[in-house]
Amino acid sequence: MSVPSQKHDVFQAIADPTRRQVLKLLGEQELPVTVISGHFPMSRTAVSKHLRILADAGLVKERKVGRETRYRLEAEPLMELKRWLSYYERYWENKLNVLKRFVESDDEEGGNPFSALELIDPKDTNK
Amino acid sequence: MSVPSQKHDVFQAIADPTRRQVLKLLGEQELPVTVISGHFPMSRTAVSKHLRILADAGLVKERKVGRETRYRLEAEPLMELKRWLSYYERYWENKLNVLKRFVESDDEEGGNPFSALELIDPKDTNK
DNA sequence: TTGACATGAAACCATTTGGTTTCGTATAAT
DNA sequence: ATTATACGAAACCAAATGGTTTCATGTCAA
Repeated sequence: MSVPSQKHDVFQAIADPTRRQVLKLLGEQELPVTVISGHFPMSRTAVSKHLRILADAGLVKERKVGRETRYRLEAEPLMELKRWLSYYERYWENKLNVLKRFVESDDEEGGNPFSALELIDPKDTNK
Repeated sequence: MSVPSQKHDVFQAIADPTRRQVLKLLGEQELPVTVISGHFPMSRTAVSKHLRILADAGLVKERKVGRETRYRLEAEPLMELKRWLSYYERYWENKLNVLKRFVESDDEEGGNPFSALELIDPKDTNK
């Protein structure tokens, strides 16, 4: 199959802050486990497990070089996230448009943009 | 406080598939808990807990209407995700980066460019 | 050859997570 | 006034998660 059966998906993989930091580190350059774990207040083994989860999600690739295993970022699976996100973009673009129209308009009687943006809890004004 | 102290962050909130489905449902329209839970093979209480987590992350807002609590999508916190993602976009936006990184590397120990280029699946060109 | 280094696997542990059932309370309907 | 509906809180539970320490193996260096 072209689609590897992933034990961990991208959403779950990036849920952990440590793993997001690891990805960022690997964005700079390919690195072996020991160097990576040097950046974290936990054991090398713990970092190694995070790397396994990232690898399961396809977000890092390993390469053996002598006695070390170097990991590098593989950003492609993040496209799934991007696609997912794009569905919701209209929701906040909508809100930005509301604000934009207010700012560009001279009409002060068209209502308060903040209530339109739902930044004000309706319950505050109703009860 | 204008900034809600979030017990759950966005990354963790969207890690669960059920919660992502809930968000999608609420994208259509504001809905009460019972209706939402009707779409899932679990108890209303379980869904209610998912809604609490989404609310903690700021992704849904509640509104009391009579004896029901209606939930609606609040997409704005997803902007944090978008910002995070944007950092990684350069990695897939230009597929030549793969080759570029090889050319710029001083790696003496192997890692030929062809194996690196296998990362690009020819069948992916339609995606 | 011997010793040091790099790493993953395994066993273990505490906490978190995702679910359940039960119960109390507020609101709506008869 | 009584009953039914909508909901969250609480107590509970199994499994997953994120960490640890220990051990075995492969590789490099002296």
